[in-house]
Amino acid sequence: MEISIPNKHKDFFQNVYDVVRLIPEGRVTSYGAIAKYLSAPRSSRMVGWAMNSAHGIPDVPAHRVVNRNGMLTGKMHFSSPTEMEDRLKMEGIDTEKDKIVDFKNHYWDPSEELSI
DNA sequence: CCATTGACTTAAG
DNA sequence: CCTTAAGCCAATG
Repeated sequence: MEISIPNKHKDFFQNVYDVVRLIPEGRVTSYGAIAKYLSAPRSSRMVGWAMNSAHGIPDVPAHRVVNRNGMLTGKMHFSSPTEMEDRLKMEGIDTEKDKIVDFKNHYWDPSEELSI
């Protein structure tokens, strides 16, 4: 009989979700960092695509994922246009014009913190 | 199969 | 600091 072949991209998506769940409170990371941690440094867009499918996935702090510039590019995809910055504010992260203040100080790199 | 799009990134002006 | 252009990979039409 045939064995159910799991979709590769599904694993990738789950892997992204897993990494996002590991982001500590009050910390943020970038799509590229996650992609790099997944051995796909050129697939930063795929991370964003995975997050787009993350709707309905519990325990996935998507608000802690921003672009390389510390800009809240994904804020528009939240339930409310201010939900992302509001959540970050709640965790002690300030934002200025959709950009995280002192971004590098809050930056969290999975490849570094998780020791690969 | 080809064209377009996207929660990205880097480089150049 | 902001805008454009190009590169990049997968999903979608």
